Amino acid sequence: MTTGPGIANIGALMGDPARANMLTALMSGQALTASELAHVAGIAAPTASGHLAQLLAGRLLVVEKQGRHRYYRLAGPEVAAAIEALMDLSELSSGRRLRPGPRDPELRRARVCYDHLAGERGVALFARLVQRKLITLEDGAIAIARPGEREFADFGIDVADLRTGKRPVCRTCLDWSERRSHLAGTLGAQLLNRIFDLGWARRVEGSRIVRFTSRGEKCFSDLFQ
Amino acid sequence: MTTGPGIANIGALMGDPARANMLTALMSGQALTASELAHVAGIAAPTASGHLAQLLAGRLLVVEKQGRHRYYRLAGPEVAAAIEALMDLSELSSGRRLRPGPRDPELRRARVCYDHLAGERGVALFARLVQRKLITLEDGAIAIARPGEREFADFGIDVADLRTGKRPVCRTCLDWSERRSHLAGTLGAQLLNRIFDLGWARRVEGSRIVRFTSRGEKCFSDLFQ
DNA sequence: TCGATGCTTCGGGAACGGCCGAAGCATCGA
DNA sequence: TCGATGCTTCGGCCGTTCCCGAAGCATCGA
Repeated sequence: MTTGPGIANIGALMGDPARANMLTALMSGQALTASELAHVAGIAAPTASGHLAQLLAGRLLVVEKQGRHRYYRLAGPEVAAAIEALMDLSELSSGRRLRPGPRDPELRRARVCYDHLAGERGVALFARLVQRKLITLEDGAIAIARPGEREFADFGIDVADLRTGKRPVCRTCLDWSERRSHLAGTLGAQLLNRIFDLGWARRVEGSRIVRFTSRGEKCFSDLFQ
Repeated sequence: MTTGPGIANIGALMGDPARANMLTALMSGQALTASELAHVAGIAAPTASGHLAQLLAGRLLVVEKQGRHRYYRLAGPEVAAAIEALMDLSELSSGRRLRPGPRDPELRRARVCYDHLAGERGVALFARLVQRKLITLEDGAIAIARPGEREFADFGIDVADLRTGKRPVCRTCLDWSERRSHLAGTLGAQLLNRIFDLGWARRVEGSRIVRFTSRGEKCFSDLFQ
């Protein structure tokens, strides 16, 4: 049933401009809704729906229903790796570098992903929180545990306050460069806010880089340890 | 001018079954003629010519004229890497492993590429020959040097004899797993033949693996040293 | 229960790209 | 010089698929 080698199917999936736009948008690790993806691809909702169905059938994406929204994200690190290989190749053959990308070591280390912390430090923080069981991770569902509430309060974050909004408190977000999860949601955003407020780090103008001070670096690595 | 991200162009190039077949055929590192590629893709010559022109324009292949033949090969290791990433992905999403591939350590170590030696040992042998200047390598042209003739004769290969046929005596061949050149042509074939004749190694049934005996291993590493 | 919102399925129109036969170049061998 | 071989260009056919508007489900908020 497979016509030609499997690479043709995958290549064809990635070879459509609309789908390629969707995939590159998802490279951030963010899960995006069908509407958002339709927007970034510059196509109407029905067309996007068709493309998403194809990407799903080809196992390049996975979907998660959440109310009337559907969140799509890359199926796994292998997908990201393949897209990255194609990006490398296209930059190379077009002769110029388009993507600052995870090449930049500082960007790789710590950067802003929307409003929360990503990169090595983001992933490390998330791993620490899970290991210390300050947040619980049960087959996809993720929440703040009892001891976590107290520790977050000590750090200056009122958990009860986070829960007032519509936005989920905790969400995992696949890290672009690290290919492991980091923390998003209002908790993720507030953690980064506190890091800025305490002067542990600041954003680099015109870039997504988060640059830690040497003191901030030390405090951060002790945090929730 | 670039419509959508560059990955779409590359993906589309790899996404056609005929082109995908050509590319996978070239993954061996062998340079193949337009006719041979038309054959492996199962299409007529004119169609193949069109596809090859596209792959050339997309810088996935490079071509070398040799008389009335045109030898096509992958443009570089990045291309091979991208194809490999797509292969990984397609195996994964189709649920089963199709390619023994360079995953198998024995295959990676030493294998037959058509009729000559490839893998780590093939690449090492070639490097040794070049370093000892037994074969000369001048901007693409490759030939047996004077001292080489004597050493090959000592090893039981009559160089004059090799030159009678039409097939080139020396040719480089990009190694699939190593991404560096190894030796093809009649000399490459005869070297492997002698290795078998001397009992240093033998082929594994139904596979491309070349398995060295422990004595053969030692002799081989001393060869041309 | 009812409208609003997010997403999907259905239908047909339009464009792109693959495919081959015939013919045209280039190279080799005699 | 002449035919044979390898490869490419040209022209026209045909299938795939990309695309959107309209309509159909599902979910949320009131």
